[in-house]
Parts: sequence; C-alpha cells; structure tokens
Amino acid sequence: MGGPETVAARPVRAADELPELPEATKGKVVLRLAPFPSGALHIGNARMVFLNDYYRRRYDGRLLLVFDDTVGSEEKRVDSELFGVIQEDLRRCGVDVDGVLYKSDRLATHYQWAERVIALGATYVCVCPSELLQANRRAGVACPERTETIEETQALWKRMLSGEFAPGEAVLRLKTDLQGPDPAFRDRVLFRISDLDHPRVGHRWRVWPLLEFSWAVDDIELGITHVLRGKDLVMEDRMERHVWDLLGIRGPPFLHWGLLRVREAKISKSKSYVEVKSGVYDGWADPRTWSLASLVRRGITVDSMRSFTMSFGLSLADIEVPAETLYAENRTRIDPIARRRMFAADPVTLQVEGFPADLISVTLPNHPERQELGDRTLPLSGSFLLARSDVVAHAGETIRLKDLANVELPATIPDSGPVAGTFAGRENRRVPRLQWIPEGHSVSVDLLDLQGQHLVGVAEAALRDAAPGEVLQFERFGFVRTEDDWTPRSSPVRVCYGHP
RNA sequence: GCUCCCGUAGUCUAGUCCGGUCAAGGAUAUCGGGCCUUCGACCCGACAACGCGGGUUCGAAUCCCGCCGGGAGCACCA
Repeated sequence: MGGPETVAARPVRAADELPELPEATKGKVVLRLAPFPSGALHIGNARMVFLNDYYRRRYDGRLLLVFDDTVGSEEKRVDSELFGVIQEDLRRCGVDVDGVLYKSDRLATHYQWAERVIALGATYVCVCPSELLQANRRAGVACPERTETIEETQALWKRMLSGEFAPGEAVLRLKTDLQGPDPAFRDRVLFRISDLDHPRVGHRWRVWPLLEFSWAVDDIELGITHVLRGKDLVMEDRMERHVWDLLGIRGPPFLHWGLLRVREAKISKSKSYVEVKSGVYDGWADPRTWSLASLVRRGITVDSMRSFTMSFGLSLADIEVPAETLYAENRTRIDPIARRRMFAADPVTLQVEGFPADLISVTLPNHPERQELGDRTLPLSGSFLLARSDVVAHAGETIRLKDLANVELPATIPDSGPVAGTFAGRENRRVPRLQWIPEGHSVSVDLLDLQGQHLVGVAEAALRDAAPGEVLQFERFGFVRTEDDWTPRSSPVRVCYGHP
C-alpha cells in the first residue's frame, strides 16, 4: 500500500475510443456520480458527468447518483434546492441514472464501519483544538490521545455520539504514519461533530463522516466497481485504500482526469450561488454561471458538450481550453439546421431615396444551402432598419442591403432621426453586405448576452415563426436560441445569445 | 517546505505501458486562396510541437537518471 498508484487506463483500443476500464465486465460495471449539492452542474463538472455516462453505456452498466451531502461546512452548505436542479441537469443532458441515493441517509452504516476500524485500534478520538492538530500534523508529532486504548477510544466515540462534545471538541482520527513523507496524509480526520442544520435530515446526526471515509464505506456497500473522479481527489483514493487494507477488503480501482477549465468561464460556484439566490442572476441557467443548463439555453447541444468533453479523454493534465473550441464543435451541429434571420441591435432608420417603387417584396431562403428549410417573404417600402454600428462604420460608403440592393450612405450619420441613403442599383456588387429589416414589419427583440445584459433590437417579422427553444442564426451576428418560456404571441421576442 | 500529478505546435489531443511502420496523426486557432449575396458554412493550401541535459540502444516522443516549468494536496470542505 502507500503510494497513490492511480490505475493506468488501458490504451488498448480502437481509434476514437477511450481506454478500457480495468477489469471491467460488460453488464457488471457499477459507477457513481457524486455531486455536492451546492450549485448546478457546470462546464467544469461535465467530465464527471459525461465520462461516467460514457462508461456506463459502454459496459451496459449501472450509474448511481449519490448526493455527497454530508453536512459540509459554513462555507459549503448543502442546499436542498440543488437535489432537484442537479437531477434536472442530468435529465436534460440525457444522462440516465439507475438510482438516487443520499449520503445523509447512510450515517448508520458509516457508524458501523467506524466501530469496525475502532475495534482494530486503527483510530483514536482526538480532542486537540484544530490549530494544534494541524500544527502537530505538520511537525509529525503525535497528539496525547494517540496512545489511548481501544476501549478508551470506544468510550470516547460513544460520548461523541451521545452529544457530550460540542462541535470542534472531538474528532475520530485514523492512525497513519506520522513520519510519513506526505504531511497531507498524516492521521486524517474520519468523523467530526457538526451542529449545522441539514436540509434533509435536520439535526438527526451530529457526528458526520468526512468524504474519504464515507466513500471508503459506500464504494464497498454500494458495490461500486470503478471510481471515476477528478484528480483533485487522488488523496482520497489513498485514504479509501488504507481503510480497505485495514479491513482486508479489495476495493474498486480509481481512474482520474485533470481539471478542465474553459478560458472565458471564470466559474465560481460560491459566487454563482449567492447571485442566483439573491436574484441578481437569472436562475441557474444564467449565462454567467456557465452551467450545463445555461449552455443548453444558449443553443449549445448536449451532443456538442459531450464530444467537447470527451475529446480530452482521461488526460491527467490540467487544461484550459478556449470556449471557441466548444463553439466550433457546436457550429458543426447547428449551422446546418439553424434558420437564418436578420437582426439589428440599436437600430437606425435608413430611408433610401430612389428605391424602386415596384419592388414591393423579396423572398429569401431560410438557409443558404438547404432549400428544404423553406423561405420567407419580406415586404419592402424603401425604408429599413439597420444596426447603428453598421451604418456608422460604413458612413460615406456604398453598402449592400444583403440579398437586395446597393445603397450609398451619407458621410455623416445623425445622432437621432432617420438616415438618408441613395439607391445605387440592384446588381450584386462586392461591397459590405449589411443585414436589414423592413421598417413597419419588424418585431422587437430582447437578447440576453453572456454578461447577463439585455440588448434591445429588432428583427424581421418572420422571427415570430420560431418555436420556443429554437436555435437560429442572426446573420452577421451569431447564433441565438429563443427562450423556452417565450411564446410566439408575446413581444418582444426573447432570445439568448449563443456564440459566433 | 513536504507529497503527488502533469509537461507533444497558440490551444487541446493521438502516439509513451510492449523503442523502429512517427522525417509525429487529428481538432481548433491563425494566415493565404476558392465558393455561396453573412463577420457564418463549405472546399483547398500554409504555418506550427516531442520542456532541457545526460545515459542505454544499431535506433528514443517512447526506457533510465538529473534538472526546469506548471498544477493539486498538506481543512474538524467536498
């Protein structure tokens, strides 16, 4: 025992496939997903979700959702709202679980195991203040209680359970090598006392296991065959193995992956929590959370998220990937199906002098390559709405109203009121093409951007044809998705920005 | 400081276990060209990498040693 011999993934495999799980038998694999219910699943959690799901499918195995809701701490509180949110996240991501369990239901079992290791003399009840405990750990010095007998430990443990100690006054610690080279591994705490109110079980328990011990118990009790977890938890492997070695148990192998960060996503679970709870953020699907739900809201398909995540495999390197990589993945999926619409943010009216009076409408395809997606007809009058930034950027130039006509723009653009342009023919010229909306036939649009700001703009009336949750492309602007709770009858049309 | 993990092009990744088929494959980005009436898509092309130093070997991205760099842990959080 000792060294954290992370099980190496078998590289024997076909192209595009992840390594085999060691000692895995089809139909017999049991995996577990163990989120802490303090926030929605976000892009950083995606590996945990999709890798476990991948192997469950590959081996026709079972996947348990086990909420890691030991009581937490003042800073990390369990919030019962998240039990439902997380399950909904998984459902939305097409991840089926074969059972939902709660750590907080399993304390009696954890206690039984505690008694087994206590009876082995492998533990002691330590009453040092935590600062002293930590100082001794660093120094490799034993606390006085370390020499207590099994009987004394058993008695103290009973007193912990019966409520004779206040939080912080006593903990159950595992005896490891105090001279061991890794200070992090010396005599770790197995159980501590907490008075925090638990949203599911209230104050029923005061003595709570720490994550490592609870998993040493539950990975065995639940018959988990492979533990797939982030590499931030490698020391927990050692702890679990240490406990199993004590009891002569052969536990499951562990596989890890490194930390995945998306460059643009500065994820702070605690900040998100505060902002969502206070209403500053628009729920757990606010784009600023980078939650999986928020990505769905932005029109990023689950399939895109899955292949994005899986492309990193089981690499142990900590990586930072630009969001563009995810967007590129998504574009391959949505570009062929997204209907095109024209949108103008902060619109300005352009009145085109000399616009042909007989040109009363134009019919444009909904998609440049796929005729089967249909078309729409825009009525024309010579008066158009364009994005102010476009008009300003091309002042004094000849531009082309995309798919329609060329227009000379004046050299100066007034701060308010209409802009007067001059018709310059309909032939297809290689000049900047700007999207436009016929005035009098527009719908207003409320676009939620990635900073949580609402952008106001206009779009062509055909945008009303969109279904809630439809992914569209605003030409020269980017992909958007209509909000789920928007209805075609209501105004403005509400969309969430996706990506370029 | 101690422990562990990681180090292939700008960013990811395949290959490393079992050395030769790797004068290193793919994706993405960037640049150039083509095409479609989008700043989007598609097609073609280009650029670009084995952290450094020793060693073993006929042969090293792959094995060994040393170093350097990055990350994580050293919580009565998960």
